[in-house]
Amino acid sequence: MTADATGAEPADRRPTGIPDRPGLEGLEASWSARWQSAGTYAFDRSAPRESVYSIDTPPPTVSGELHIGHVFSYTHTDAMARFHRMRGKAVFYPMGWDDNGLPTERRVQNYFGVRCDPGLPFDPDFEPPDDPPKDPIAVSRPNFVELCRQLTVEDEKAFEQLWRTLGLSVDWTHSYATVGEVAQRASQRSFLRLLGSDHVYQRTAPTLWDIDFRTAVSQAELEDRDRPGAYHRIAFPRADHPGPAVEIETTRPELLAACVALVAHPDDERYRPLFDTFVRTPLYAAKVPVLAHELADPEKGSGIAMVCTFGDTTDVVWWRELHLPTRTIIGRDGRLLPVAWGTEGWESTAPAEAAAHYDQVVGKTVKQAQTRLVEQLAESGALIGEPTPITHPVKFYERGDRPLEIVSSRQWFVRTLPMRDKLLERGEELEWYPPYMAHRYRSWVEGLNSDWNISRQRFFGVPFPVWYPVGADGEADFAAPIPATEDRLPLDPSTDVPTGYTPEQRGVPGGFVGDPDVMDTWATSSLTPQIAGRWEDDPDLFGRVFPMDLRPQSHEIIRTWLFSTIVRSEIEFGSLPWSHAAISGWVLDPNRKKMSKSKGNVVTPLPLLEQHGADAVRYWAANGRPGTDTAVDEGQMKVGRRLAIKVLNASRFALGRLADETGAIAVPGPEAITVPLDRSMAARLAGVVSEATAAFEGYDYARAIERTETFFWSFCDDYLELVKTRAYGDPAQPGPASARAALALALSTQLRLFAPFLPFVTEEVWSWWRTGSVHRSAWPTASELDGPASGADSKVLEVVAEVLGTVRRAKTTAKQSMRAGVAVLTVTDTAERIDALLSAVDDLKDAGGVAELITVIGSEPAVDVVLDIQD
RNA sequence: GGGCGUUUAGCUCAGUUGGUUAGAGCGCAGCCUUCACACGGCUGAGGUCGGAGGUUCGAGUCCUCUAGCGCCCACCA
Repeated sequence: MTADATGAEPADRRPTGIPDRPGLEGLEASWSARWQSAGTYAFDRSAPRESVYSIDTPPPTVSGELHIGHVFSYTHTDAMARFHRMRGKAVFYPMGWDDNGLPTERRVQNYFGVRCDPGLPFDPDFEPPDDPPKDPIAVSRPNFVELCRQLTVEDEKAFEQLWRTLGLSVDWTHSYATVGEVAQRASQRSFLRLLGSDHVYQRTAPTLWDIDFRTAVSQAELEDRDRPGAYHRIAFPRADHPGPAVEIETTRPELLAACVALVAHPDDERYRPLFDTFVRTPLYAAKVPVLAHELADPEKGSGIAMVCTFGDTTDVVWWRELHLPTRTIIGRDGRLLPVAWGTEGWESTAPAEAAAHYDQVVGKTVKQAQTRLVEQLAESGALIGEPTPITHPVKFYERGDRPLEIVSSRQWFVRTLPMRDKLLERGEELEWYPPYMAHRYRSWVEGLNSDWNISRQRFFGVPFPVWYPVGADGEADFAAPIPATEDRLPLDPSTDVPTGYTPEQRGVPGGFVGDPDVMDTWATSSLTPQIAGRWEDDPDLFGRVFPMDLRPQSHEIIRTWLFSTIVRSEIEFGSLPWSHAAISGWVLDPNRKKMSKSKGNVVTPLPLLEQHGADAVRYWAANGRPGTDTAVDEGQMKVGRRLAIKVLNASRFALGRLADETGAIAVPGPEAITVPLDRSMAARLAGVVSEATAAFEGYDYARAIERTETFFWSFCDDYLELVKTRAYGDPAQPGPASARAALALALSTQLRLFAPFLPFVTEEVWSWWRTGSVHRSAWPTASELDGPASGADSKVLEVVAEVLGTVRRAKTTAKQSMRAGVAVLTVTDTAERIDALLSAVDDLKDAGGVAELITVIGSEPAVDVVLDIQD
C-alpha cells in the first residue's frame, strides 16, 4: 500500500495493536503532543509553489473572550487544510494573533491603571504598580505598547492551547502577531512604498470622529443604528429682502450656531426666488445665504435644509461643493466649543445677544445642548409648533456608544476611489464560496464614497514611520514629511530620531516631531499574506506561498479585511492576494440569536470540548454548510461523539478479524477481494470517495462528511453484520480472505475520509495497525478501489441489505431478539435482483440466522419471513 | 430605496444539473443486553416541500407574482 509513503514519522510510530477497551478520553492531549513532536503538520518549505497550498488564516482578536464561533470557522479551514495535505500538497497553514488596536488598549488601561501620553519619552525602567492606581499613570507610547504586549502574550497562550485541543493542523513555527516586529516592519514598509508611489496622501478634512475614543474612523467601520429623534421646525427671518421667514426642519437644532447656509433643490419653485438671498439664524443673528443644490430633497421636511459644519456627510458635500465657510462648534470630546460672536467668521448683527444665548450651551454635550437650544428657540418664537418625534438611522462607530460627529482633522488616506473599477474586476476574478458572497463585496466597492482613512489618533498600533520638520516658528510642517528609510524598520517616531537629527532637536524650532498617530488596525491586517509569508524578509518563502490559495473568513468583515487585503495586494503586486475566499457563517446561540457580550449569550468552547471531546465538537462544526449561520447544538455534538465511539468500536471489530492468535494484524492486499458482496461494497465506497473528493474540491466540506458518515453507518449496520461470520473463517480460503481484505481496504479508506473531520479518533485507530500518521497518508482515490470495484454489481449489497432489513423488521414486529432464528425466508423479486441476492446467500443466512431461503422470480417484489419460534 | 440569502417532518437541516412511493439526525414510541459498541443496536409513527399562478409527459428542484424571517449596501436634513 502506498498510503504511508508520505508519512515521515519516527520509529515509535509503529502499530500498537488493538487495545482491549478503546476510548476517546485523553486523545486530544496525547495526539496533539505527538503531532507537535513529530512535526506532523510542518510546512515543507522546499516545495515549489505549484505543490504548495497556502492559507491566509484569520488572526483572531486575542484580547477578547474565546468564542465558539472561532471553533466553528477554524474547524472548516482545518478540514480543508487536512484534505489538501493528504492530497500531497505542502500546506502552509500559519497562525496569527490580532493583538493590535482598541480592544487591547482598553484592557491594558484598566488592568495596569495607566494611560498613554505619546508626548512622553520612553522610560526603560518603568514597571507598572502591583495594584492599579485610581489616577492612571501617564506612560510613553513605547511603554504602553510594551504593557499591551505583556498582556496579549497571556491571551495568545490560551488561544494556542484551545487550538491544539481542537486539533488544528497549524504549523506553529509560522506564527505572527499584528503588533509583532514582522507585522510592524511589513506595515511600515508598505506605507513608505505607498507614500513613494503617491498611493497615500495626507489631508486636513472633515472626518468621521468618535468622541469617546477620540479618534477618526473610516467608512468601513461605520454602522447605522436607528435612534429616536425629532424634526424641529425653525423659522429663519429674511435678511436683506422683505418676506415671510423661511422655515426649515432639522433633527439637530443644537448645530444652529454652526449653520452656514440653507439649501433647496434648484427646481423647487417654492424656494427658487430665495436663491442667493440671505436669511438670519435665530438666536445668533448670523447672516447665511440660501443656495441651490441637487442633493436637497423637496420631499423631505419643508424641502429646504440647514447646512451646518458639520451635522452629517451631506453637509460635507454641500460645504465642499458650494464653497461654504466653516463654523466649528463641536469639539473632539463632543462638547460645544467657545465661540467669539462678532469676530471674523462669527459675524452677527446682534453679537451680544448671540453670545448670551450661546453662553448657555457652551461646554455642554450635544444632547444637553439640544435640550437647552430647543427651550431658547421656543422662548424666542423661532420654533414653529412642537417637535415631531421620528426614528431615524444615525451613524455610529461599530464599537462606539455615541453617535459619530464630523470634525476637521489631519489624516492619512489611501487612494481607493480611483481603484474602484480595478477592485470590482478583482472581485469577479476571485472564487467565492459560497458564490453569492461576491455580492457583498461588489455592493461595498460600488458604494465607496471616500478614500480609506488609515490613521487613528490612538496608541497601540503601528506608528507611521515619518517625522515632520519644525520651523523657526515652532510649527510642524506637515506638508514636508521626513520618511524613514526601509532599513531602519520597524521604528517608532515618538522615540526614534530621523536620520541627520539628534534627540535634542525633538519638538524645538529647527528640529523635528514624530507623526503622533498609529495606523488603523486594518492597515496592518490587510497585509496578513505578506506578514505570514515574510514578504521581503524571506523572499524565498514568500515566493512559495504568495499569492495564497485560500482566504477563509466570516462574512461581516468582507468590507474591511477582505476588501483592504485586495486593495493592498493590488497596489503592491497588481494581483489578487489569494485565488479562493471561503466565507463562513456565524454561530448563533441555541435559540438562533446572534451572540453578543451585552446579551450575555456568548458560548465559550472549552467546556464543550471537555464534555463532548474535540472530534465531537468538530463534527458539529463540519456540518455547518459554507456561509450558513449555524446554531450551537449540543445534540449534534453528542451525535459526533457517538460517531467517534462507533469508529473506535467498528474498527476494533473489523481489525479483530485480521489479527492472528498473537494479536498481530495481517493486512491482506485488495487482490484477494473476489466475493461479489465484498466487491459490491467496494464499488459503493468508490462512489463515496469520488463524491467526497469532488465536494472538498468545491470547498463543500459539509457534503464530504455527510456522504462519508452515511456510508459508514450502513457499513456498520449491514456490511459488518453480513461478513462477520465469513471473516472468521480459514484465511487461506477465498471467501474469508476476500472478507478480510475488504475489511482492511474499507477501514483504511474510511479512516482517511474521516481524518479531516475527526483527526483524533482516526489517528488513534490508524496507530493500532498502520505505520505513520493518517494525516500524512494519501487521500483515498477511486482508483485505489478499482481492482475490486470495477465490474462489480453494486446491487448486491443493496439487495441483501434490503432483505436483511425486512428480516429485522419481522423480528422486531414479533418482539423477538435479533438473534432469533428464521425457519423460512421467501423472497420474490426480479431475476436480476434474485441473482444478486443469491451471490451472497451464505452471508445473508449467517447474518439473519436464516435456515432456508426460497427465492421466487416475480413482478411484485415481496419478502416473506417465517420465524422459527422456539418455546 | 437597491441587493442577497432563507422558508422542506415537533426541532435542526440534506435534497448537486427537474424524473418512479420527499431524506437524515435529534426528539418521540416500541423492541433487543453473553459473543465490537447501553457513551449501544434494531424497528416504527410523523412533512406534499411559506402562499398563488405558470412552463413541462413530469417540479421541493425552472419562471412570474406574493408573504414572513435574516443579512448586506445606500448622500434618510
